[in-house]
Amino acid sequence: MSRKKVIVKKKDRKDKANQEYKKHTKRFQTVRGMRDILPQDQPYWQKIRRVVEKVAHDFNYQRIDMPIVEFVELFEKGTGSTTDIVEKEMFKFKTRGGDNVCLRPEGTPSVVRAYLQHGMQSYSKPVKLFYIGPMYRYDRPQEGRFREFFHFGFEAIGERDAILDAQLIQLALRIFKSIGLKNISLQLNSIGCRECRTNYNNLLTSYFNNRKKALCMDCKKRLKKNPLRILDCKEEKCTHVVFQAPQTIDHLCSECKGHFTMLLECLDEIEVSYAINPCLVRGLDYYTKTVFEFWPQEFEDGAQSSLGGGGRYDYLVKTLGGSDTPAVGFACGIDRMVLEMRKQDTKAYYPSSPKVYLAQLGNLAKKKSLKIFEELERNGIMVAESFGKGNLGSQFRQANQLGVSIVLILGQREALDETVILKDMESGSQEVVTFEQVTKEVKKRINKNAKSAKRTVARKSGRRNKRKK
RNA sequence: GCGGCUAUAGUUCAGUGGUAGAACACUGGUUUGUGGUACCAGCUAUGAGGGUUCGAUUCCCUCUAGUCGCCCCA
Repeated sequence: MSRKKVIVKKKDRKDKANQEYKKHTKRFQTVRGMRDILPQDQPYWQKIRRVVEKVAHDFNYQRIDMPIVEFVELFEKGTGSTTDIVEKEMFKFKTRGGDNVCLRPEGTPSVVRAYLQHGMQSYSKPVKLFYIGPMYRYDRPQEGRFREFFHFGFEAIGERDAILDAQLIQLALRIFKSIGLKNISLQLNSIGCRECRTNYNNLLTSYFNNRKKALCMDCKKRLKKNPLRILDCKEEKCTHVVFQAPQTIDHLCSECKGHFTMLLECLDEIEVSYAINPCLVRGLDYYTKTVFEFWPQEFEDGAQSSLGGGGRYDYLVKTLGGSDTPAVGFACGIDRMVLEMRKQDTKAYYPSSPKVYLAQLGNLAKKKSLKIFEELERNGIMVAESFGKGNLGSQFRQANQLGVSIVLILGQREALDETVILKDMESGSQEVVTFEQVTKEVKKRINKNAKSAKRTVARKSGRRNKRKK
């Protein structure tokens, strides 16, 4: 009875203390739409980063990192002041000095800014640059859409030839392939240059004006602001009207037509399949001629979530204060690619894990183990440990979980003798070696184990099957 | 920016207008120098704020966050 009372009292006191604690401590969490990329997610991210860097290198693109904060004006002029991104999705703020700045919503204008600011006009053309980094848009989060998300992007500045468009697509597909993503469909269209666009716009406006009643509310607004955007409206009633609307590719000037034809021929040459999508117009103002997107196949009908996209932007450099310089580029959403990798069960990148565990017991041994660790690490041997732990049992348990093949035991006796016990986890046999011999002996065993592991793969799987039975 | 759904332990889920459960994970222990299994013990939760009620984790409202659809995009 009395013991029970004491326990209850203790618990009560604890609960009270907990409540007090909670009252006075706020538990922080991430800002809306922002997230942590946890250790268990990293293999996917790492895989993408590695592939991007490798492919960039192979295609002679050089890395550039731009600041996350830029002047608002850069995107107003570059991305376009009527785009949704600039109009309502930017993280804008004023610095103490009074500058109007924002967190970048995309990379292309920054790259062009850097190109101009650092006199890359004088480099031999085309200037090939790539970047990887976070972008920010104040949008409502949902699957595959975050307020902080990551892009990698490639830009080739200073070349008009359509073969560059083709090469860039080839590069992008190479990345998808190396990552292991399958069934990526290439959606392709040409929206022409300024001249064909003006003509086409007039044509389109009159077409839709005659069918105004059949359009949704948003599209009625778009009709005045940017009739091109009606083409990729997903409202059912609009799609009926769009179905018979004049298409951009039928109204290109001869130069743009030639450019598009050349692109298609190049793609045929490298046996890339594509879907010409007359409704693909893209939401950024700077695009000209070629536009394209990469869709995971299951989204083809709805196209809610493209993995990446890009196109030609022949006027952007001039718009941002440079000389008349054609360019082409694309960007992909890393977050969405990771999502797609998960869906497709694609292999991620797992770095090698330690094969050796260093267990210690007693004060002197604990201190000495730092030295042994350093010695092994310097010789390229990865060592797992838990120096904070006191007993051997839990250290062995951990060694097991990690699946190491060798455990080194350093106790009081060994520390005094300057020796270490080397235990083979599979056979359970152990022997004593001196400090000087440790590296050599460990190396020998790791190599041996690696070899025998290769040899016994077949046998092991056989054993596993037997166990199941 | 608009609409629907959701919020319980580190994770996955139970449950109730009257004391919140499990599994996995984690920590420790089962002769203070040795293993995966087993057993024992411990740790940890009703998102925040109001209202109804004798009493709310449960019912209602607001906020916050997540999720899905629209929109937009990558």
